[in-house]
Amino acid sequence: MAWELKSDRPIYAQLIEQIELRICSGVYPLGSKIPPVRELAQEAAVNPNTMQRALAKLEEDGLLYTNRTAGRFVTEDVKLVKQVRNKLAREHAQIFIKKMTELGFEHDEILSIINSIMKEMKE
Amino acid sequence: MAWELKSDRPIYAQLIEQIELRICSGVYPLGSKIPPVRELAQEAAVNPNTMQRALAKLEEDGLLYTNRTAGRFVTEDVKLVKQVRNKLAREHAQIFIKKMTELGFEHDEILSIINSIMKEMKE
DNA sequence: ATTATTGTATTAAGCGCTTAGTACAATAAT
DNA sequence: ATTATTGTACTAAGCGCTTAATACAATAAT
Repeated sequence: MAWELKSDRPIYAQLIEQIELRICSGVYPLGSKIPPVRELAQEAAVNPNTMQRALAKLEEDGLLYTNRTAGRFVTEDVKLVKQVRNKLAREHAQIFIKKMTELGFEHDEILSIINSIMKEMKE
Repeated sequence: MAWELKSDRPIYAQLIEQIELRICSGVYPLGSKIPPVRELAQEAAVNPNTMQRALAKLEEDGLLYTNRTAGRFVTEDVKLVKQVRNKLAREHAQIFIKKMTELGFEHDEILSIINSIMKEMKE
């Protein structure tokens, strides 16, 4: 999973989302040590300060914790991670439905568009 | 339909999206005159320069045109507007599916989440 | 004990976005 | 003919984000 950073939004915000995603999807397993700030920053081609800013936020949220100076680790709180994963899923879905509704699509139309795109993806 | 502007993304980009939406959903009917820049800017509580920037982009895309100095009008090209509406719908759907897939949800799970949220909304 | 690694903090600079203020040209309205 | 409206252009300033460069403290590794 590569780092995908666009310039239309603050980088630190995108980093937060992508690390969150790595935790929720198991790329960074629960309880595991993640690479040091400087290394993550280099991977993402970003300034260490910017990466640090993202990590600090995730620490606030309880998804990461620091063992100064052994490094930084993913939480072992399975419940928390599942909860975050579900929260993100619901948010994505709600925002999506809101946008489609604003465009004037009915619920059944929304479902049919989703279905049609999923079919395309399977080919 | 009120102007909804957050601070986590450039305002001009949000304005573009929202005016696009107003055109696609008929709030600004095809061929109709839209309010002058200064008025739109005041409505949205935004600097006229910023609103102008958004309008210029939409003009580039062909959704608006200017009759200096009679004002600014929505295109009369029905095909174009329908095309934009469909493009937006597909993009929203694709991005949504991508995000859900990254979170580890299968296609059938995605559908069931969408369905569940739609049910909630009907209550 | 010494060294390297780790997280953290600080300062200065540059860049894009936004605002405020002002001005001008074209033309619709009077 | 005069006035008001409209789109457009320009400059200066402020703010947040990002980078670069350094430095420090704590501790794991040697």
